Amino acid sequence: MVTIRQVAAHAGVSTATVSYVLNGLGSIPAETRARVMESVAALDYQPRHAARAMRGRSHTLGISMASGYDRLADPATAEILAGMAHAASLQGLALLLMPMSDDIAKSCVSVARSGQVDGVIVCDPQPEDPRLTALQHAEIACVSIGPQGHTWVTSDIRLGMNLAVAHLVGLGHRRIALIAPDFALAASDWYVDGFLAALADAQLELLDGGIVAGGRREADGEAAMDELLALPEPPTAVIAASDELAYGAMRAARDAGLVVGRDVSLMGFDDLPPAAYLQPPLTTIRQPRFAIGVAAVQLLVAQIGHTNLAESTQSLAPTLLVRGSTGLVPPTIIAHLSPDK
Amino acid sequence: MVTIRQVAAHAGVSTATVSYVLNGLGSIPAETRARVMESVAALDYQPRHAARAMRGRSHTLGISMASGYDRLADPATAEILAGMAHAASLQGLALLLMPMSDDIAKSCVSVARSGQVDGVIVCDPQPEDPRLTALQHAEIACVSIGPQGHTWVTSDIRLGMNLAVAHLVGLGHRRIALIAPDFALAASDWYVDGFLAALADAQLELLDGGIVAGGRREADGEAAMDELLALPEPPTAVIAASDELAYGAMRAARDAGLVVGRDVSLMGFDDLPPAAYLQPPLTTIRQPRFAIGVAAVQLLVAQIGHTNLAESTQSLAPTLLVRGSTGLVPPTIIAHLSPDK
DNA sequence: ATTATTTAGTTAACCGTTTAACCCCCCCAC
DNA sequence: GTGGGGGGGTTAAACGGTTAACTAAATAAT
Repeated sequence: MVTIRQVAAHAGVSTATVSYVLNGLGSIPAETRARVMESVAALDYQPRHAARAMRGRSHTLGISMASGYDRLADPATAEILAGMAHAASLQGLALLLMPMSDDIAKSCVSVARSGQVDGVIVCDPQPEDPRLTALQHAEIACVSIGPQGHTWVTSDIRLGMNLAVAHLVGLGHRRIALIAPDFALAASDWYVDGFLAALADAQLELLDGGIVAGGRREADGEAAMDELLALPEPPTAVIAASDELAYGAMRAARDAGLVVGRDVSLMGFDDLPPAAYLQPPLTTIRQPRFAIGVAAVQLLVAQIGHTNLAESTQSLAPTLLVRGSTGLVPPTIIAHLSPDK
Repeated sequence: MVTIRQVAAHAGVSTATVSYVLNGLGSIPAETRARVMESVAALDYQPRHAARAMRGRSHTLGISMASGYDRLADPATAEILAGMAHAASLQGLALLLMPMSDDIAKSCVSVARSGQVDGVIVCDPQPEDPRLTALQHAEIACVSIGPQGHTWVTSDIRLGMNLAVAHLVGLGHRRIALIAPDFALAASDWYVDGFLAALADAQLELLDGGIVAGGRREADGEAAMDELLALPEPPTAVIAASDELAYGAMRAARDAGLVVGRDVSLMGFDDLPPAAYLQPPLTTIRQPRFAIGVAAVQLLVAQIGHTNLAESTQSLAPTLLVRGSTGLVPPTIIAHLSPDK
């Protein structure tokens, strides 16, 4: 184990000088600097991270997953993680997957207070998430992925809804329904609000029964679609608040003998891996997951430097992905509608 | 910032005693132990990780991703990661996503030599992966996810192939073809070897042109399937060496007017998220990804304790997932075959 | 009764960096 | 010629734990 002392001896200077050279501080003439660097290279010196972290910061960011490892295994989370890894690498920071215990909030704070990480990114924050309150109380820098706490980054759901509705309207649809997300979700209101606002933008009225309680799982989407199709005047287009709901909705439509994309249009929301492989491929709103990860790291870094605990939030724009599950409004339905009004 | 000295003063003992209590070492009577623990709780003391890591180990495992963040965003990798996180949590270890730079091998070694991690898990190791040679040369504990280096864990491809062939044979298929994987893959031989061995087990002969060069992407699978269907006597069942190849193969079959699962059986290999959502849902071999992550951590931990650098490898069993893309061998083809022989 | 062992602690020397404080020497200005 | 101001370093005190070595008292063995 080569220490800074050995490097200093080798270069014929003091340890302080070596330290200054390595950290680019102090006033060291080029000649001395070169000599030190030579010794560093010659001895293959590698500063001990722990010793370094004893003063100053650990240059490590913590990532707290909500309980359960399924979150980590989730492709959507993985993409966010990739964004975080990318941004962290650029800043020379490492990412620590925080161990999860029974009491996540407590373990989260203790890892941070132990100085192992300089700040924490809270994934999947729940409303009133105990991790956030605990972290804020302990004055630990943190940002959440989702609209909770004082600093967060999330995707602009309202904009996404607008994109979705606008796409369908552009195809001639006027009877558009929404399969709502799990209401336990932090941003669940945004889906509904965004949908209503988008309808208003397009000067469309909300259908009777045009917003049906969804949920989280595929089966919920199936049930919701059944409900919509049983309406006296069913919608010609349906937006599911998540891809998973859309999977179920698509099955329901098919089981009802409808061809999705022709008889009825269906949109998802998220763009998970299966979306492109459904029959027909699912038109959906892609969440800017990689960018969310990048932004989270940047926000956290900004917060760590300054004790500036000013609120700071960011909503990133999702994008529309047109695939096969949406199409022009069926003429037959238009014909059926016209005399009806 | 509460230090161990303050705790010692509060409890009326020396810092050494506090340290012993916290680490469960030395001979401390229950009464003293209790008094110390009380002080720890009263002052809400949290040992500094960096100070602790200066002696002893960092209790952190590094995860090295191959260049590019797409690997991290890959659902398969995420599942392995979840397994690692699970196992690490159980042992009270943290997981560090190692920052990736231009020279991954170098940065990998330097993070380990800096003592930030006690060992490294190398993901997606390439043949002659520079990270592995560098780590081994620096005598850093490491295990790879895939058959490279001296300690690794991977899924038992041969067994998987056996499962696949046995399943098809059980359905009456005798003309089975393989779409081979990318030959740059570390385990690519295993697919072919396993396939041939399984055929032999079932006392089947390899078809003429029954192994066709595949690749990695969907398009490769499509081309391969086209090739197989153009054979004078096409196979009744096809095994693709990856789900992604199977996606393409399925499309090719459909484009040729065949109903997959009835006219021709198709199997994938991996069980990625889209598999269950294909039309028909893809019968495939599920890789034991979570278990691979768990095993990798265990192997690494074992290696860190002892300087025992003995080789140690583990092949975990994949499982068969029967869905809709495989079915009984078509009677018409049987009829066509019988007079043929 | 004396010695050996165990129990229950304490003391202080590390671990490897960083950094505030200081020093020396040379140059320049007044 | 003397004081002031930098450039180019050095010294040594942190940082907050761990742990080897030691001590003192109590208990056990001879």
